[in-house]
Amino acid sequence: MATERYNPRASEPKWQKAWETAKLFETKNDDPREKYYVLEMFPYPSGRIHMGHVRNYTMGDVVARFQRANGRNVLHPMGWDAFGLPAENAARDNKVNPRDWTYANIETMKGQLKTMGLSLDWAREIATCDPSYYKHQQKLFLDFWKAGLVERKSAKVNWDPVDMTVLANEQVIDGRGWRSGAPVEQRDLTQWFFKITSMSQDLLDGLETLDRWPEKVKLMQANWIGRSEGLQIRWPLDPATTPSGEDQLEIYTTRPDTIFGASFMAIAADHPLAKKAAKNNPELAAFIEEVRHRGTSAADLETAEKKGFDTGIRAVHPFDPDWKLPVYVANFVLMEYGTGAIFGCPSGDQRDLDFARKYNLPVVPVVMPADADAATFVVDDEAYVEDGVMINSRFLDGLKPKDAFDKVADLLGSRATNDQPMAERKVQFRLRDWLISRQRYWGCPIPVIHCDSCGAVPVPANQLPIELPADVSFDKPGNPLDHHPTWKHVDCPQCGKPARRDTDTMDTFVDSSWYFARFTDPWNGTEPTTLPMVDGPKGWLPVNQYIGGIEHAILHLLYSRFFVRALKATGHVNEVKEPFEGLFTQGMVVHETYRRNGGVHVTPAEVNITETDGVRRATLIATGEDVDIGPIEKMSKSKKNVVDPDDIIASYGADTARWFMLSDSPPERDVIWTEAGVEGAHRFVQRVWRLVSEAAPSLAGVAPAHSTDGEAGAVSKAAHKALKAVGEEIARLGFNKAVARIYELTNALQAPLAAAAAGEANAAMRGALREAVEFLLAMIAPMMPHLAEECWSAIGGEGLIAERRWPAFEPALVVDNEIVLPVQINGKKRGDLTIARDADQSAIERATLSLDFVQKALEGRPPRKVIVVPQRIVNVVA
RNA sequence: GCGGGCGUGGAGAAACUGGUAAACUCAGCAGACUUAAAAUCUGCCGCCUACAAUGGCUUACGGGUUCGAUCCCCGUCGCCCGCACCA
Repeated sequence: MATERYNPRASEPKWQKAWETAKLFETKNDDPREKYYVLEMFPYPSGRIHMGHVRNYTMGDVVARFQRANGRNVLHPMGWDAFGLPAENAARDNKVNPRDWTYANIETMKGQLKTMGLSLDWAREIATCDPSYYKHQQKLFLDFWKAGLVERKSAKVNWDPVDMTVLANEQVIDGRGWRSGAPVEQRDLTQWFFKITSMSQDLLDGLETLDRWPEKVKLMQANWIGRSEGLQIRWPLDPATTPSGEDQLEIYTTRPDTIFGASFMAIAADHPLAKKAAKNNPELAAFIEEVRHRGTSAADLETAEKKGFDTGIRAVHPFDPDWKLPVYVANFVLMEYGTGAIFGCPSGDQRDLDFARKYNLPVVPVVMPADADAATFVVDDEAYVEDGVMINSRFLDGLKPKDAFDKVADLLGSRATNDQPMAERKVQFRLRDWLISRQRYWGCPIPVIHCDSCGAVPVPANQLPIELPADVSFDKPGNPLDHHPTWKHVDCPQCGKPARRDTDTMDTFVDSSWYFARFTDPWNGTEPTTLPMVDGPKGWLPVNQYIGGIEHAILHLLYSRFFVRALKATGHVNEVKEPFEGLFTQGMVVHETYRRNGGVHVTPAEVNITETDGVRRATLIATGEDVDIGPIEKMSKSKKNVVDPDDIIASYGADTARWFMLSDSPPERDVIWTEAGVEGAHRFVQRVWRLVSEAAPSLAGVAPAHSTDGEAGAVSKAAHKALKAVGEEIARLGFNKAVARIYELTNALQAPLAAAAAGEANAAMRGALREAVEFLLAMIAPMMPHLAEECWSAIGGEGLIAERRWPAFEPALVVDNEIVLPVQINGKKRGDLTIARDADQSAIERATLSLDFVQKALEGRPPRKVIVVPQRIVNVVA
């Protein structure tokens, strides 16, 4: 019997409409069922969705539909990370308004997402560029400010000369701006900061509670926060050599144990002492100037020679008033870390050693391997940084470095200089405060007014939101808000005198640091009056499962963790400790690249691939010329190796694209997009439809039932085992393994379903097949929802399969009564033993020893040992 | 330099807590159906012993622990990622 091919173009919109009409995915906050919040990182509205979005949102949708089928009240929203520089660039290049450009893109992309058949609650849709969104963000800024979590300060900051704005530390990758790729410059500017460093320890500690986060991400965050324990030591300065007003130098070290190996002090070029010393020393002043103007790119730092300049100042060793050490200004000491000053111990640090050799400073070994001889141990051109035992260190000799650390800390800690202890234990962090000011237009305005008399004044809450002006010009480089003729001129809210608005906007990462909290209220476009931070036992937060790219391992994921803490400190949330309980970082979508003779990239759509005798060849469809097949790389416009999701959905349907994204590659790894793979996925779509629709008449009206023996029993066992395995795999996001189990079940059902379609199935078989098909459809429903509905309808299923519960497997059917145990002789498999599942050890042993091949191998001798691992294996040691 | 990960057939991969290596998919080969092709169905598909075996070998390479190692330990090689003058 011939069946019509499944037509996704007709079927998919039909079911999308059916779900929408039934309001299936609109979530209610007062639903009594257990909540489950699944979220994918929201997109930037760049214009069109790409395959990375398809992969990300497919995974999230499988989780959402699966949890819904398991009886949870699922929240699965979508929004738009809608502020950002591309809108300004489009405005400049195409003379469009950034707002119009952004909202047009949102419309297009929303339409594209809808063709994917995602189970999203569009009633909660948000765009961060909407005043109804950023109004709350401005209020949060003011609340954070009041709570001491915001600071306006002058600092050395990263300036991106192409995007014409400052950037946060996290947004500088290898010395370049994360968006523009331009080498960043250091500038001293007064800017707004979120005091993320005030949470350093808590952000570090919190990582330990995130047991459903990838270890890799937690490790990256821990390294970024960069905690170290050390000692801050005040070294007296020799008055005869020191400018007046200075009498001590405070340094930070993690190795106070090596204090007797010290041979010099080094301070940063920006250190106050350096500046003072330079006043009467033109050569030093010139050196400081040179250091300040050095390159700051990664390559510059890599090759920069370690250089110093002796200030002439001498420091006095804390344990020996007669021991004087030179104080250098050094180009490798950073003012931003610790105290901007160090002592150098050449024998214990490679960089200090190189410096000492260059300036002929003493090198005294103070730690040696425990088994070395103190009399002969020397440090030549390689510093000794391992653990060991103290030498040449007076009263520390013989101690372990760790104990020497404590002894120095205790001794100096109890000794006073200038009424202060000479040393204090200090924990240092590498993390810097989050610079959020951006000299750009298309962002959330910072709600502050600068007044000559009152300083920086918060905009009163009842004047929020401070909206962006619509009439801006992008003709001039720089900040359009600053160039606007009238917008910034306002009166001071405090004294009423003429004042100026802050013309900077907030980093767009601020927008995305709390959007997950904004979804918790179904607002349907109606403005809620309060911040919708639903929290506590009935609340939505934290997100149960968050899915997105690894590129946000530090940036967005660290900022969001800070934000939840700040929201708590300001009373916006009460109980939630972390924003994302479970995090999954999915891999990229990659594709072969193609280049014409001459190196110009061409798109996959323009080439034709043939394979003869195992050799793949690519030709340009238009001209027939040969094209070079290049490496597999992340889909990108520049490499032209992109495949448009619209084209795929138009020709194969959304289910095929979804199934391909879930098959084969583990979700955390990159997936290689291939035409053959997509066709394979589509073949499976057609195969399921063919099998189910052809057997449908013989299964109509049949009550699902399982059998325990015979061919029907085999069908039931296959179905129940698959149901169990697929449920477990989806729950742990093992989509590729779930797909493999579904293929296995389909293969097992192939012949029985064909027989049933031919009218050759008895009642028991029809019952088993009916149940098996219902299971199969339940399993594919989260992954290929449209196909599942079409098949469900074909077998006369009631209602929508999207509303049905995940079926329960029968425990008795997923275990076999008779099992086949592999039998090894001396660790090599030599045969099988078929035996009852519950057979005890001695029964298995007896049965094994009576096997022909075992007796032959033993040649009449008793075995040395028989190892029986229940339900796994038997090993006979001959 | 520091920190982390990975390495399994022609390709993507699977293998639970140390227990049958290669499930499942793609590509390929053969057959059935067909006048033919497509589609579909069935079978084969790590390497070697010219063929074949419940022969031997095989999870980057070399060693170790174990009755048994893709998995644990030591060493070597290769690839990838993050951080990087952090005191």
